[in-house]
Amino acid sequence: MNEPTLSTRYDPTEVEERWYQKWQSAGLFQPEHRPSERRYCITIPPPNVTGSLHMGHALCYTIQDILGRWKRMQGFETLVLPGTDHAGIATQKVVESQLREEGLTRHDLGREKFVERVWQWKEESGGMILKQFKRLGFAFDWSRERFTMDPHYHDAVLRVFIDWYERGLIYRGKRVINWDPGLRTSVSDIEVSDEVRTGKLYHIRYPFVDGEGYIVVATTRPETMLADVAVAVHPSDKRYRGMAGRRVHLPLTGRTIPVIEDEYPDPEFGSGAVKITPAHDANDFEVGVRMGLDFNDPEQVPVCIDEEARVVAPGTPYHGLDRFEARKHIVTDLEAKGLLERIEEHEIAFKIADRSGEVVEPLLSEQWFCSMSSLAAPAIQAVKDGRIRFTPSRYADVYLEWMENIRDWCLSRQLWWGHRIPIYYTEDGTAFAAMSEKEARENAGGAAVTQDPDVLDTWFSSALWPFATLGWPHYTEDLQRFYPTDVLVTARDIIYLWVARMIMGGLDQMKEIPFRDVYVYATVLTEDGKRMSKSLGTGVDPLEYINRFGADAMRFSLLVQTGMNQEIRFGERPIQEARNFCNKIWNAARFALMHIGHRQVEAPPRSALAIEDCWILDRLNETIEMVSSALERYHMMDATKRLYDFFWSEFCDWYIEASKRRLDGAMADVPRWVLATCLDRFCRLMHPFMPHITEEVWHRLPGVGSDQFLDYSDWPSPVEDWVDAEARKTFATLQEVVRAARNLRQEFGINPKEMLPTLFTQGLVAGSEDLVASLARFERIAAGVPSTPHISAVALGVDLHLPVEGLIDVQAEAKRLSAQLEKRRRELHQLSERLANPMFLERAKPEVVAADRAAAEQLRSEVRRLEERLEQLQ
RNA sequence: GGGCGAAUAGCUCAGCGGUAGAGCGCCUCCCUUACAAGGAGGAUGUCGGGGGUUCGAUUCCCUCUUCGCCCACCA
Repeated sequence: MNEPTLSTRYDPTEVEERWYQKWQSAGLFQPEHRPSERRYCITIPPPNVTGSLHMGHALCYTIQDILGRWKRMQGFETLVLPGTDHAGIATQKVVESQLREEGLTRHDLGREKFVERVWQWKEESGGMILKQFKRLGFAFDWSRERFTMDPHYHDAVLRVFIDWYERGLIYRGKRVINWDPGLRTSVSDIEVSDEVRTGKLYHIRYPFVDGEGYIVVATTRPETMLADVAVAVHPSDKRYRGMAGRRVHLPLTGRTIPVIEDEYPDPEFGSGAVKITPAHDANDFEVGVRMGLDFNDPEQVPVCIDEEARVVAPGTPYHGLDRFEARKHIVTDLEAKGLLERIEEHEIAFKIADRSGEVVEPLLSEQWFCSMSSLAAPAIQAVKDGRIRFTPSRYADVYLEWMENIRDWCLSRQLWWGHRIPIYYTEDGTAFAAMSEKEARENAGGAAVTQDPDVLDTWFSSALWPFATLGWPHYTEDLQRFYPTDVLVTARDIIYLWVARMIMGGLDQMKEIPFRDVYVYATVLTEDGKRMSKSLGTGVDPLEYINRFGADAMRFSLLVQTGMNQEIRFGERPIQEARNFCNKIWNAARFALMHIGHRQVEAPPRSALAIEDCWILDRLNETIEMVSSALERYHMMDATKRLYDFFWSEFCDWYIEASKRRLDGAMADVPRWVLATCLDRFCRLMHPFMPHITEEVWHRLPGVGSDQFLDYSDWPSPVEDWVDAEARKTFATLQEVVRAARNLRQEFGINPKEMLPTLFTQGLVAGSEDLVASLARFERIAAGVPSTPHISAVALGVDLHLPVEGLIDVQAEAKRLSAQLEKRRRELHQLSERLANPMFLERAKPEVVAADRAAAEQLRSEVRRLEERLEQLQ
């Protein structure tokens, strides 16, 4: 019938691209755009240069974009500095797998060529994620983009290393570390995860040398027995009293080893006797230290597993076998010799390397370590005394707990991609720390030097991010202006890995905290609560959603789920909802703009405002307050929900509908001004969250120049004049009255579009008749009770009577009224009971009692009217 | 073994001392010239179980159950 209308749907793609280009070419993202003494800075967590956008990123960086835009609107000179992390292991893996396809390994290329190749990869394909960031609309200062291996950044890393080395914090030592046999590198304690799987616990007999019998030890890794040096028992364990000092045969080898006493074994567990393998277990290492072993002597501390996780046992059939393969043979052989007492099922916490998924092999290895306790002390203090605040605050405890029990950090990685450790050795092994080989040679008196082959843990350079990105070690203008930064927004899984280390690094080198706030946001899970992961096939691509629904919708849907909760379950529904919201904004704006036209309207005097004008301004004012305060507290959910409710429920459903009756009349300028004002303030408040659509709408308002931008418009402040508790109360009643009227119509099966002649009311506030008539679709409101047949309702003290033609179905009407009556009687009963309780009257707050009394009074009156009405029906 | 978090409408989640809220879904009506990705009206909950504190508990305390996460050297 009707002509198909032109699309009333909002098309985000075109709008979003257009505005992003404009913002960039106008230089809005650079702090220089508007200098100020008040400054705000975020150095964003650098994503891995190999990374591509996932939901966690989308959320994390959207939050930062919001904070940056919000602060800009508040007049701060704002820098949000982007960059990427060289991500040692991840990046090396990418290039190695490329080489593998060419049938090469990195060793075929050699170190120098390989590193060159990685750089080449980085220049060509790295940092894709930053391009994806632009699609989300992030207002980051791309002119200051940093990379953790930029030349000056590299200098910063070396400076810190050398400083700590010279202060004796960094040392080289032989320890049992976590070895990742897949990547063939060490990894730190916090880069491995426990995974409990059912495994086997093998009980093995170690026969005594000097007589009958044997001692039983239990192990989950029988292959390590080849490097056992002792069997330990607890001194208090009566079963083994007097056995210390005796020797046992180490099965499958020709060696004998002593039984020793040590505090380490738990008498409750297994047999109470533990085999000690100092080279392949961190605990056993400690026992070995207590035994006074020389870890450089392979006779004293044998090694039986190499860096590729193969067994090293020359002269045995196990030599060269993979660790798991060797295990099978060893078990078989033990069994054949009658030395295997039993095997039992056992829950074992396997240590899995996060990066490769391989089972970590504890290995005795010489590595660089950083002693942490002296670095940790000031970092603990900074959180304890509140100079750094965590949000949610409970994460401060998580941080402190870890920091107070911090262990030394294994810094070295056996990789080629990364910051190579700036230690050089002369032929005799003397070590020199130096910024370059040249400097090292000079320090060594001209002797030839070779550099340590290892690189630093990637997190070492990440720890310097907040100041190294700003120019340190040079005291640049940026560094002076923007350090300390304001907030770190991060996921909780890198509190130890990164947050703690930045705090330590910043306090140590800058003598100042790196940021004031740490905001920890929720983990984004799949709809059914699973971890989002590419390898599990549960990951979803935010870009796909952005293309379908728009960046603004993508952003909003994440934020509206971001409270102080720990996790977000992300499905398609919320983003559809956000897309619908964009559409609603678009259409409401179209309506408003159609009526506002191109003319700017002066603010009308307060006396010219109608009840709905006062009401919506009051709501707007509250929205300004709530959104501002939610942002202060990082409560994204509160802010976005309030904006959603204000716009959709209050502005569209009520104000726009209420405004319609006046928009054609003589007083049209009043609602025009209110519409424009609401739209303007809404665009500003919503802009940080949905930057594109708000900019698009705002620019259509009269008086907004094409060279103006929301980012540099003012963040709205509450307007005292708009606060109107009276209007709030009155309008709430009117809303109830309108609902009751609409309900009456619907109950009686009247078409919603049909205009009815008269609605009779009693107790309606004077002056609101036109409003109620218009919203409930009546031509007029009359006071009193109609003499003709009618149906009735009560709403907050207002009686409504709807005349109906023909006979009333008395029974149906009585039933309807009775239901209303019943509901109110029930409520009244509860209230009366409470008000009859002297303890309540005595102890409850007076305003609560007063409110209850008023409510009871109203209910009593409504009950009376409904009873009367029912009687009349009979 | 310690610690933290969660349990509220069919689903996803807010609220957190004064008689339960939203969105989606559901039922009824409506293409009323901003919007059907929409409008109007409606139904829906022993707020995980059990104790306690309180005039009053979904909200505070204790305890139990079930999930999730983190930390820890139990072979």
